[in-house]
Amino acid sequence: MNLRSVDLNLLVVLEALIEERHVSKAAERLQMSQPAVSRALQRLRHTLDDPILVRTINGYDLSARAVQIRQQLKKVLLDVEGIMQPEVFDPGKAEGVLKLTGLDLELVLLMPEIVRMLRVKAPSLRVEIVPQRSDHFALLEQGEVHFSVTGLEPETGQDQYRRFEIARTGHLCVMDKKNPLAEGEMSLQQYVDASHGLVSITGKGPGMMDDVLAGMGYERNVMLRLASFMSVSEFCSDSDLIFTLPEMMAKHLMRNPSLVFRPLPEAFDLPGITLYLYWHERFHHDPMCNWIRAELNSLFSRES
Amino acid sequence: MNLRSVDLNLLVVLEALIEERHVSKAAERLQMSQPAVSRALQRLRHTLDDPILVRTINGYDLSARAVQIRQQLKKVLLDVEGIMQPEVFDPGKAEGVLKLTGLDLELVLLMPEIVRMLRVKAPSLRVEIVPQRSDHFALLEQGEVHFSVTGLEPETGQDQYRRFEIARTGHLCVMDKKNPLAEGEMSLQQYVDASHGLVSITGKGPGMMDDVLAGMGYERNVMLRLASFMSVSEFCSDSDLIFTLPEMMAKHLMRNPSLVFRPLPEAFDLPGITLYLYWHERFHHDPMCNWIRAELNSLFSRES
DNA sequence: ATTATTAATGCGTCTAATGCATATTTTATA
DNA sequence: TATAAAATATGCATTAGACGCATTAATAAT
Repeated sequence: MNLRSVDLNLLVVLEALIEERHVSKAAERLQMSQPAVSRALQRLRHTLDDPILVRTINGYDLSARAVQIRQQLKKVLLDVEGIMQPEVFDPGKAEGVLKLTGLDLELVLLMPEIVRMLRVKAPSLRVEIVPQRSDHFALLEQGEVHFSVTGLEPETGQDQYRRFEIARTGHLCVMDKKNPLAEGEMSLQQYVDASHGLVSITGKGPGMMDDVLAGMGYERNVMLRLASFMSVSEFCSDSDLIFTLPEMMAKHLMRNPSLVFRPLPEAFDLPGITLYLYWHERFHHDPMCNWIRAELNSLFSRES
Repeated sequence: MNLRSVDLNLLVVLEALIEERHVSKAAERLQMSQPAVSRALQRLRHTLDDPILVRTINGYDLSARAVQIRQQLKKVLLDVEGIMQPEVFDPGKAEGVLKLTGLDLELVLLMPEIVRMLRVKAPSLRVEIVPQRSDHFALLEQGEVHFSVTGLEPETGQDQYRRFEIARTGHLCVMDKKNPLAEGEMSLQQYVDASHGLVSITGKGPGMMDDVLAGMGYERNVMLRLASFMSVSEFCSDSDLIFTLPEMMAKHLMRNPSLVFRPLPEAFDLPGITLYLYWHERFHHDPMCNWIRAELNSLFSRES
């Protein structure tokens, strides 16, 4: 059967007619004119090949078909409403899974606060951290995660990703407290001459710092490349390596008492790093994601 | 929510779009032009406040809402088809109840054959004889029975009842075999002078025979009025009463060997009685009733 | 028989869905 | 990177058909 050849809008009129058993009352209920409903009834009769309403001594009554259809029809219309009306997200009851991805340290920095909030406001919501794969945005693209937290930009400037700013941070130098540069102001030359550690998430090419230095006519020695922020602490302690890190992340290493944090040489005019919460168009209208975004927004807007 | 403010026909397009994830393919599937589907998608997006299809690297993919809607939508459309398509009546499997009413003898005459047929062709169909109440057609009117078998006409010549002819019958006289009129030809005068029994279903007024006689200038003595054909046999045996009965019914009394059947005086030109199967508009399109009517038609058409 | 209630029709209006042609965007291939 | 191909969106004109108003027809009630 081809549903395209019938007018499904008639179902609404049909329901009213069956419930009211009365053309005029049905019209009123539907906020239509009586002739309009009368015509709709004719169309229904033709479509269903059944009179639906039959004359009796007490006015119209249901045909056998109408009696048979009645319950089914009411249920169908409720189902349709269910389809049309977006489910409202009730954080108190929601039992879904929120999937996030992001770089280790970024997540370490942000997740505790997020989880703490969720435990209170949406206690039945589970949170899942999805390991970052090679392609940062593929997970969003494929709908594997709802959100991604990163400071990176998508490869092409496509607008299929939406985002908002979660945090902004400058840069600091991290070094062992026994490092000679741990005291006093650090000059640009001292910085360039030092042994550097570099965290490169992507793993390829020189870091942003090297680009900036090159632009200023300098070059530094990168003695160690790490793929993650997580092990900076271990490699930095008891060594002469200097790591130049986003401020937010550097501060997270503070628990290691053998490290110190120093501002960059003033000669630098480094652009700050901005962390974004990314999501895909796919979830842009999702009630849960909408709620999450609103919450994260108010959660982090105080901090910026 | 007011379903009148949305176009339910879009649901069909929505289903195709969700299944195909492809505007052009959906258009083909729906036998619509691609632009038409594209426009429908826009309308859907607006109505549902959701993109439904979102761009990915591999073309369109489903939004979260679309994923959530999908199963529900398919089910709803199946349900709608179920509503639009009249169920086909499969006599072999049908498990309904067929409700009949009629005058006792008429049913006694006709039911055995009907039931025999139903046992074979629709073995799971139950048959229920509903007792005749005062108003013959009220049961039809109220949908309490599917069919009524009667020779009576509805009160007003309304066309809200449908019918077809099941049997036609003349009249016979029934009397005890010891009755002097049991042999030889009966004259009109002999008929008029005899003691008559009358079966009056309605219970009021003189019978049709009396009207006919009056028209011929005669009057007969009705010594006994019965409300049903069923007891004629008992009252007629060993009495001098003559009953003038429809041929079909008279013959049913043949099992009583003490009765005899004589033709009416030739002077009569009595109109035959026609038995009809009546039904109400209410069930005119009902699959079961349609099937029953067709069967009864072929069952009794050989006999007329 | 008359009136009142309810349903159906004639008719004009106008919304909005559709198809065609075309533009725009996106993807694949050289 | 440029070009071609595919897919989707848009401008435009057409038109079907749903709607309301006014009226008639049918039905019930008095």
